[in-house]
Order: sequence, then C-alpha cells, then structure tokens
Amino acid sequence: MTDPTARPTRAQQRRRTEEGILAAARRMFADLGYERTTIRAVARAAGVDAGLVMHYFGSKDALFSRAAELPAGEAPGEVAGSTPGEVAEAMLSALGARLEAEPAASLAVLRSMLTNADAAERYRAAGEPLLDRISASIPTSDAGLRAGLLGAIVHGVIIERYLLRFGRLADASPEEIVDLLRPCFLLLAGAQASPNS
Amino acid sequence: MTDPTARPTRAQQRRRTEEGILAAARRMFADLGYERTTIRAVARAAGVDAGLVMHYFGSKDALFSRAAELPAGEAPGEVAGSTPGEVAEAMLSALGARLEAEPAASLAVLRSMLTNADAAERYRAAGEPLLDRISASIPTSDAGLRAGLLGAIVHGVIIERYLLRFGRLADASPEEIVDLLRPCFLLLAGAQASPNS
DNA sequence: CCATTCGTTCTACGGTCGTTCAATCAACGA
DNA sequence: TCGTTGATTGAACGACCGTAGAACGAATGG
Repeated sequence: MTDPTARPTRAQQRRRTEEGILAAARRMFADLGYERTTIRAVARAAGVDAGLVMHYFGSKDALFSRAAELPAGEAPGEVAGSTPGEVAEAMLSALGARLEAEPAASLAVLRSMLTNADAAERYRAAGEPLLDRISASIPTSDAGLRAGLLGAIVHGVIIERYLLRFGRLADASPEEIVDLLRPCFLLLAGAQASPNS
Repeated sequence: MTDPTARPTRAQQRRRTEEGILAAARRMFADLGYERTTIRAVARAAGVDAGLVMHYFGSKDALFSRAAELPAGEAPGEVAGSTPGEVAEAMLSALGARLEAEPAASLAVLRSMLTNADAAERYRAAGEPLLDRISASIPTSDAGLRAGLLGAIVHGVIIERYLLRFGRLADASPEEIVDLLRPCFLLLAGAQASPNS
C-alpha cells in the first residue's frame, strides 16, 4: 500500500513532524526539566518554527502533557501477585527493567516533578494504583507506609542513577542493584528475612 | 550593652534586613525551586526592593549559594562508627532527625537539584564525604554501591515526605519510618539480618 | 554642624519567554 | 483545472526576567 519511493503524503508528513517535535520535547524535558526547556529550543531541535509547536500542541503545558505520556506498554510494571514474596519479586523485576533503560517520557516527569505541579500530579497518579495494590498485598497494619517506603526507594534509586548520575549507582549493573535490594524489599513487603548468601 | 528601647543602629538594621532577605529566599527556593523563584518575589516577601537584593548578594546565583548554606551545626549528621551495625544506626538516627524537621536551606537544594547544576553539585558535595566514610565501614567489596543505595533511600524518603508530600510518608512518624528501615539498613551495611520482632 | 557614608528605592535597559496572527505555498478534492 | 485546505513560516506583542545605575535621605563621624 505505502510506496516507499513516493513522496510522503501530507498526513504522513504532518504525523512525522509532530512526532519529531514530541521526541525533541521529551528529550529536552527529561534533560532540563519543565522550566528550562523553551518552546523555541524544542522547535529548533525538531527543525521547525516555534509557531508550529504552538499550532500543533496549543501551549507549553499541553506539549508537556503529550511528551509525558508513556508509550503504550511502558506503563509501570503490573505488580501482580498476592503473597508478600511475590509482590517484592514483582517490584524488583519492574525496578530491574527500569534500571536497564528508563523511557524519556518517564524521565521528563521525574525531572520536572519537583518544580512543576502538573508533573508532580502525573507522578502521583501513575504510582498510586500501583502502591494501592502493593499495599493490599502486605499483611501488616502499616501496609500503606511500607508500600510508600518501597516506592520511595525505587524512585530514589532511579533519580540518583538517571538524573543525578551518581557514579556508584550509575555504573552498577541492574542485577547488582536488584540483588542488594532484594532482602530489603522482602522485609518491607512483610516476608521473612532471606538468609544472607 | 544593647538597649532594647533604642532604635536599632544602622549595622544592626542592615544585618536584620539581610537575614530577612535570606529567610525569604530560603523559603521560596525550597518551595518553588531555583528557576521559579524570582529576585523580585524574594524582595517583595522580604519587604524590600529588588535592587537591594542585588546590592547585597550580587546575583541570583550568589543569593542561592548563600540561601543554600546550612546553618552551623546542621551539617549532615556525623555518621561515625566503624562496625556495620554502628554505621547503620548512625545513619538511621541522622535520618530520624531530618524526618523531624528538615532545614529550609537543605530543602532548597533538594528542590532545585534536578534543574540547577549548582544545586546538584552542592548536593553531591555535601553527601560525598559522608558516603565515603560509610563506604569505608562496610566490609564487603561492593561497599561503594551499598553506601550509594543507602544514600538513595534516605533522599528518596525525604523527597517524598517533604517535597512531594505523599500522604503515606508525610503523615508517618519518624520513629515508624526509622523502625521499618532499620533491618534494611543493617542488611545493606553488611550486618546480620535482625530478627523480625 | 557639616561632609560623608550607606541603606534603600526608582527607573530603565536588553533579553527571552509564551503566545498570536497574518502570510505563504504546496497538496488535496471536486 | 481551480478553489480550498492545511502545513509551515516570520514578525510582532506584551509580560517578566536579571541586572545596572542614578538619586534620595537618614544615620554617622569628625
């Protein structure tokens, strides 16, 4: 159907341009945060005029919203499982996946969440159902707090690895990090302490 | 010597004004981050003109540097001790103190570190000697990574409690949090797992 | 008492930002 | 073929920013 030699149709070209802008926006929001990325700079990086960005996305806020959408299937790992041990393992494997390669959209939210209310709310909304499910699987009465601590640990590690790029965490392999955190997660999830190898 | 009824001398007044500006700056940097706080807004909050802020501090960067200085004695807790157990306990009590009341200067750095290079460097420089000492007290070969993880956990918890104000962590008492984290810290520091009570 | 310091305010400049809008011109549908 | 749509540009506006520097006036010191 689509002839690769043919000049792209107008709709194709439009979609291509729009995605180019989104990709540039994601990169800049992730690198610089919301306030320091400018529409003009995004447009320049995408090779278009700033007015076009406005025309397609309406406002800087709306552009951020679109850039912060997680690509389908990149939703935070489905932490299923009912026993504390299963919950801990599911969170660890989700963490491991994020340590391999965190998507730019997610980094844009993380980079901006401390200075932009929209990003903070997006971060909260993304994590809440996850934490609720984890909390429900923890048998103790302080399950909510334990789930909150698990989330804080995950995000503390990701922030230092990807946004601050601290050597100790940035250089380590995901397996190393996950293995060190495993007993902690098991303890916080309410499972028995694992024997130290 | 200082007569309380007397009108303040010029030097006193100057110091008072300067500290008022610094207090307002600390509050705003902590609440809004570096980019969103403006010199004009700091001046307004302190009840003075923006030009005066420039005159006293020279530039916005310099103002941030002064506002980010920790008040004497608020330096990150001296994590002394040589055994893994002592290190973990020292970190926990330092964390407990910070969970009681984190100083505004420290929050200003934390709030800004993801978008401001100065703040990020200040954060790194403040934590590094601490992490080095912790690392030296951990007997395993991956001591550096373990120390980095401990630091990431501490800051993840503080960020979610003070900057994002997530209910689960914001409402909990410092003792609760510290007690839940204790076995994790002991494990990461290389001590034996504590029996779960 | 007078000259001087200096805390403080006012005004203004150059720059950048988000945003708007008219203009252009190639692709499209009838 | 021709009118229309729509992708794209360029110039401009108003607001706000960090910063500079002149001006004022009260405290200060001789």
